Amino acid sequence: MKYDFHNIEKKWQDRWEAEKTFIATDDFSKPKFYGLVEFPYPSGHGMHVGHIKAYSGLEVVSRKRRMQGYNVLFPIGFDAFGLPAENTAIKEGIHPRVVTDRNIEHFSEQLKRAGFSFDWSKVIDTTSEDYYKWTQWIFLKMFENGLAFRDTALVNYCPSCKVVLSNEDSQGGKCDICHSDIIQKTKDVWYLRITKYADKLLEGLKDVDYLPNIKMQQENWIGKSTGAFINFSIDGIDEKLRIYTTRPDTLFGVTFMVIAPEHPIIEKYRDRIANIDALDEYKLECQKKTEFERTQLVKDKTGVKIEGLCAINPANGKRVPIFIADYVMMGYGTGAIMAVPAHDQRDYEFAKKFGVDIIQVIEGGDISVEAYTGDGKMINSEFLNGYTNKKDSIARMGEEIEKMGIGELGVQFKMKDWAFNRQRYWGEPIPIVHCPKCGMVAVPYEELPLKLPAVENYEPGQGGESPLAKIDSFVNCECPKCKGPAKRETDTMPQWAGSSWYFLRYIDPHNDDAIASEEKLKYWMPVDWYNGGMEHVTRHMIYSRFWHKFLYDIGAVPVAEPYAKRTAQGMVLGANGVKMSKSLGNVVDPNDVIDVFGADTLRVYVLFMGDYGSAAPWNDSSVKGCKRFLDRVAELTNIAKGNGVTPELESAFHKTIKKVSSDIEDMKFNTAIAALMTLINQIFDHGSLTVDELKIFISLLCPFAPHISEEINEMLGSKELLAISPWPEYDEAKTVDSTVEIAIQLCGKMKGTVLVPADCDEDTAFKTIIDSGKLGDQLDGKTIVKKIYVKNRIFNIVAK
RNA sequence: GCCGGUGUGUCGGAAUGGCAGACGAGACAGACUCAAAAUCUGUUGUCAGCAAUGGCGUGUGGGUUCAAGUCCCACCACCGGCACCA
Repeated sequence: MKYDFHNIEKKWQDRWEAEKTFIATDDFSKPKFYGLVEFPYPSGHGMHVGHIKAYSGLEVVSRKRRMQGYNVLFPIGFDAFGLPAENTAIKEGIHPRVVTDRNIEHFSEQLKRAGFSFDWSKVIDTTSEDYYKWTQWIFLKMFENGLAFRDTALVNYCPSCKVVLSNEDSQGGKCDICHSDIIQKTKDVWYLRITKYADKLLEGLKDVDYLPNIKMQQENWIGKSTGAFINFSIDGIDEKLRIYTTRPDTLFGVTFMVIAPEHPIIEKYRDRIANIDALDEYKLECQKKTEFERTQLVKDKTGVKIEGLCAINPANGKRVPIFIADYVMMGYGTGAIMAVPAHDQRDYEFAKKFGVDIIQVIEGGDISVEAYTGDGKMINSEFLNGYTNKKDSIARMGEEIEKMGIGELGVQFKMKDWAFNRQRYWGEPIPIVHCPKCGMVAVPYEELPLKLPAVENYEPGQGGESPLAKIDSFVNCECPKCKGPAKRETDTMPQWAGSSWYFLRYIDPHNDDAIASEEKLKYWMPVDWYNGGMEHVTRHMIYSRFWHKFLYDIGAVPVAEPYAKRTAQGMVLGANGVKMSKSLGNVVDPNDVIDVFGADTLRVYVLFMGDYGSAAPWNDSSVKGCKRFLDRVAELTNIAKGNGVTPELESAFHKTIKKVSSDIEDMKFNTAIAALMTLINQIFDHGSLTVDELKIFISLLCPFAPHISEEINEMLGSKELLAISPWPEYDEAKTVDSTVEIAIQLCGKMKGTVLVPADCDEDTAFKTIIDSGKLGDQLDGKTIVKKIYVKNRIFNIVAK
């Protein structure tokens, strides 16, 4: 057969489309498989080979499932709201809608050229009105349930993009979109109360099958810690200073307090504070520091003692000074701490610098040198003295502080509420009306979708307001409640909104009455296997689990966790071993590869290049190697004759079926392909194979290289598509050879190999080894001390 | 600092505690060719040797075991996440 991949690939792509081969059906009696890949943002640059790798993993699994008789949902869509389309619109003066449609079309063409078995009847676009209608619907449900709220707070603001960013979008103090430095700004913004779900998000991880590092990152991000809240009285006034600590049992070691520079108590008692000028000056200094200076220059502790306010340790009535210092953050805990310098290194450094007392309450270490953070016997702590176990002493202190009414045990999370808005045009309008009489009023459900109005200028306002604010016809409206004049919210939702529930819409994308029908949700949910990039583990993954859990709580979806299993692919690096980027000129365009080598070669290569979960550099020569393999597959048609089995190859075939089947499940695509390469080498060494065997070979190859496999299948006279033909079965008994080569060792040293019957007993194996003469005279004059025989593997003789 | 992960030929990478380097690439040699490409055949961890063969080899140092890339302890390097998180 001549391997004319251009014609072959076009031919089968057309046929799959015509026959609706990959469309998930409503046959709920069949077992289902829902495979999900992260839908792309349709950028103007088109796809790069990283997308191909990202989708090829579950593409192979989905294709195998179909052959195994599953009803498979393997959908694709476009996460199309976002700044790049809007920036193109600003630059070129084209409506973002037009830009987006153009990009989606380009992406779709590329995806189809790669031969992916997506269900194109269920494609979704987060920017279409019948999609974002439901994004808005979910937002209103959250608003109704008190999970969407407005608050004036210190927010992360990107001066370059002119938008407020969530914590997740400003990791490391850099804007996630343009990488410029984030500044802190006080602003009235929308939040989603994700912290209410912190515990559920953490607990839910116990019930899902995510890769360990994915779970770890989520746990880390949620950042649960257990401890206690304790209220310290302030001497002379009726005020409590509430602190959070993970070691309430060190309360007797408290020698001072520290509050964040922004702590409200300073403003409240300005008049009582003798050195308010010094505090104000310090506060100003802190504001000037960049995030980096404040968090990275850990060495040098700074702060100012508050003159005029003094706290009282509720455990022993001792008066302790209060400092302001920027090593305490307003955003975590209560913005105030009790300092125990003997057992906390930061407090220790601060105490040393400011000459505060250090009282040891846990035995151990040398506190003249550094804080002791290990375990030990409690001392100087009245009722806690003698406790040696931190768990017990904390529990006892918990009881005591509750008895005294000065606090309680509690938990804290690092995760913060989700700043949920962008002051930009190309996003879902937030369906809220501000009425001077009624306050914030939800747009009635029947008025959804609240559509984006046409605007002429997409530039955001200088004061950080959305371009929508300039459209009077949009802004001015009637209050749904009192019918009086009111104004619409002009912020739009952040980019993560649409992707927080898209997996639900794939199930029933054209439903006008609900997110999806109950019956279909019951059948298809949860997603059986979700694969994507590690970069989405703490943003999209957390957000979408949160939305899903909320929808579950209001009875809109039938399962608590959206994704039963989550894996991640590694990046495709440039040929020079660094991340592909336009500026470095090392980006590989999948179209170029398909033009020269074909889609099948590209698909095989991205999976063969290395461990699926690890990053690996692109290598043009290795791509050629995969093409060579497929050329040899085409050659098989020339040496296939007759039916039945070839005795010499039978076991090799059964072994390969077994290996490819299990390797696909373990995402070990590289070794699955290597097994097929090994088999083809064996076939050519033998010189021929039967038509039945060729059919098995192309069935195993089909998920990886479907076009050439279909073509050969047709040549073999099959009328049915290979894509829905049965997956080959193997016979375990036939995966073992009748004779095996075992290694001979003398005292653990390799001395050669010998052929023995499979599973033969020790005496037979020993006799075969002696008769083989492989040990020569090496046993002469020695006594055999021990014989270790591992069936079908090794015979180790220990002799002296 | 804390939490994960990874260290194997020239390169990408294989190895349920049991023959290290599968498979692919590259390189070298040969065949075909006027020639090149493509294709096919062979060699390819390293050191010594004409050879048979032997020594050494999975980041470093120890340990367990008949047997360690794999298990245990200590360390080094790199990658990723979190980070004055109380």
